[in-house]
Amino acid sequence: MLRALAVSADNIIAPSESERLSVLAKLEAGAGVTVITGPEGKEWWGLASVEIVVKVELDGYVFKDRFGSRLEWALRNVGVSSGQTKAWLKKPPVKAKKQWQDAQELLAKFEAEALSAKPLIEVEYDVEIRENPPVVSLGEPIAVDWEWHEDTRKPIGFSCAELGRVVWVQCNKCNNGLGERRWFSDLVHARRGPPVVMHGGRGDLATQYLGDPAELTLAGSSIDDTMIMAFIMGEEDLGLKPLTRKFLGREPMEYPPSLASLPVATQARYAGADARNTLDLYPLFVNALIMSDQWKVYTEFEAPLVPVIASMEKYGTPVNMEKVIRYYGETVTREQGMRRFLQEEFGCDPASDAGGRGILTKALGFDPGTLDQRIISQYPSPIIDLVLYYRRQRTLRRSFFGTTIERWLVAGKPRNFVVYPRFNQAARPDKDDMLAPGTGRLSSSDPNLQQQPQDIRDIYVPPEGYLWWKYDYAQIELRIAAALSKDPTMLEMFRRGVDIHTALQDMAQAITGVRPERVLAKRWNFGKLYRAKLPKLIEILATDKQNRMHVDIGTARAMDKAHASMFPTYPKWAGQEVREARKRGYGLTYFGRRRLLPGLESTSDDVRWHAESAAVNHAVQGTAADVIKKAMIAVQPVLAEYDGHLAIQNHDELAGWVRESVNLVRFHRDMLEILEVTLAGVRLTVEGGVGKDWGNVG
DNA sequence: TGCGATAGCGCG
DNA sequence: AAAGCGCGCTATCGCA
Repeated sequence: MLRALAVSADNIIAPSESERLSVLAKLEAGAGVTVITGPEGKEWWGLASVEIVVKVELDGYVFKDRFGSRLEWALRNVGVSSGQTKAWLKKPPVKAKKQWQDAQELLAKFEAEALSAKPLIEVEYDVEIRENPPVVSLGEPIAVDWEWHEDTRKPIGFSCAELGRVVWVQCNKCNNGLGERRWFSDLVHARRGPPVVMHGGRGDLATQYLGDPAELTLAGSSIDDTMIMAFIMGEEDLGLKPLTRKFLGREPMEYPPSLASLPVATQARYAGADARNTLDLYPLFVNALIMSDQWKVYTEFEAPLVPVIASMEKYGTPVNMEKVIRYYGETVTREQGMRRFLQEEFGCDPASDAGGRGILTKALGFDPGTLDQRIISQYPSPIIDLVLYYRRQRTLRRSFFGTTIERWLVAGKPRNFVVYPRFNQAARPDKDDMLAPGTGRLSSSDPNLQQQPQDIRDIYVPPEGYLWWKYDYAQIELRIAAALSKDPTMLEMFRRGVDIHTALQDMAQAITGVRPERVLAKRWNFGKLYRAKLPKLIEILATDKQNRMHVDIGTARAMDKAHASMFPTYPKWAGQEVREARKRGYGLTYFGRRRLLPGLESTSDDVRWHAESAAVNHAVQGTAADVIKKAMIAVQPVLAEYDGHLAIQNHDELAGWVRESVNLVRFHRDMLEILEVTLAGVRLTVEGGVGKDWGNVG
């Protein structure tokens, strides 16, 4: 559950030897040399551990102590201040204090509820406790729910529920549950007809399935996921417990602190309840999806996607750590160089907000009122370029290289380091409200590989003996916009292979006599898709990462005129789409995925305007999300044939690895053939190829 | 001091 | 002008 990290002189990476030593001194003064880091534990997890958050940071490690004992946890939880807690830990209060008694009561409650066999809430059915997996019926759905250690991924056991029967199977510890995992793997792989149902099954599949979970999608195994179903239904809270409460009218049991340490009877009750609730939700959700016309979306590409995502999460993505460490050093050098320059030149430290504001004030002659790059980028000034350069380096250091190095240190500095990002199909895991992404896109987290800066992607590499591949859909949202709106000019351009950005450049030149840069036309085309107004378009251009441009209002008006005269049908379609969405109450993709938009009926202009934009966006971006999800499933047979793997989905792009000894020309041909599709008469073309890492392909 | 909210910035 | 959409991560702010 917990990982120990020994901190020594050579763990610490710093821009210079003196800084490294000063960091080390800080560390040793702070807390000895062995620190323990664990999962973020707000609840029971925090009891057993002394947690210290370790940051690999230029300005030294930051310590953050967590609860050192159960008593400390209890005191803090009943509202005792940290100072008082420290005092009481040293010397308990002599007189009876209310908070002290409250803490004792809380502790007793913990002992009673968490460490005893007594369940928190009695349930009205029995759970059969078994040492071996049961014989199950093939003729009816079965719900399965694994329990495993978050960190080691070692299984504790699993529960399964059939009609009128709930079973808890404890794993054989001698072989890490290999027998039980074999049974589960065979069960899901062979399943046809009545499905195996799980709630959030990708985790179970990624950790407990023996083999590559993607083969389940290839085999056409019958697997359903109530969390995904709830997401498609438009449910906001996707947790099993709230869904149980809402749809079954049962009060679900709260989860125990550490299932593994509990008596088997308690394990059975808790885990059995989850399986039983999942099984009972299933028919209700099938009905709800059919009634809301979402069954096709769910069965055609949402359900088959679950094992594919499990496969992506199981194998992760290897990282070239030598390169990361080198990049970190180079970035720090550039960052510190620019920081020192700005300090000497302006007498202000750009590392602090106040200092940054001081520099901007001196450079501009007035206080811009914000440090937001979206605003300050719009003032043409060489000093602002320098400030932004400094901030870019700082972001690279702390958000990308620093975190990767931290993960690597925590993992024990393995020679072959792999990150295991999550690809979230139905929920944002770090949000309390568990709101799902609106359009049906995936999101990525821990780390988010979808936000890695373009110029550092060469740190992501294939495993030994493999090459990296990457394919992305060219201008997919513009093409889908053309297909949906039937704008004749857009359709004609894509049909004849005319570059739409060049065409807009031509048109603007014809109107104004001045030819705008290509990047301007490009951003304009994308911005207009989602009803951006002129100031927003100017801002978008001013903050373009590759090519910051300062566009005056006159040019902007001319561009807008050019765009309107070229694509008159698109805004008409968007308006019609808004009206229809308002009538229905939801937006719709080409493949029929809904997005509920209650804001369409709002009396607030602001709220309604945003909901309308979201409706247009859902039609275009949501359709693109559907296309790429279908593609993730469609490439699996090709990948299987060439010993390949899908590792990353990045909205309009797929990437992964392929055995280097295969016929790569044929692989490339087969991938293009499977990925390129025609949607409502518009060809969705694909670019990409094979190379040595994510940054070097094609 | 702790924690939720916000600012700022990375990506499509 | 409050007026492109969709995300996640880090540090800082602001409040109690």
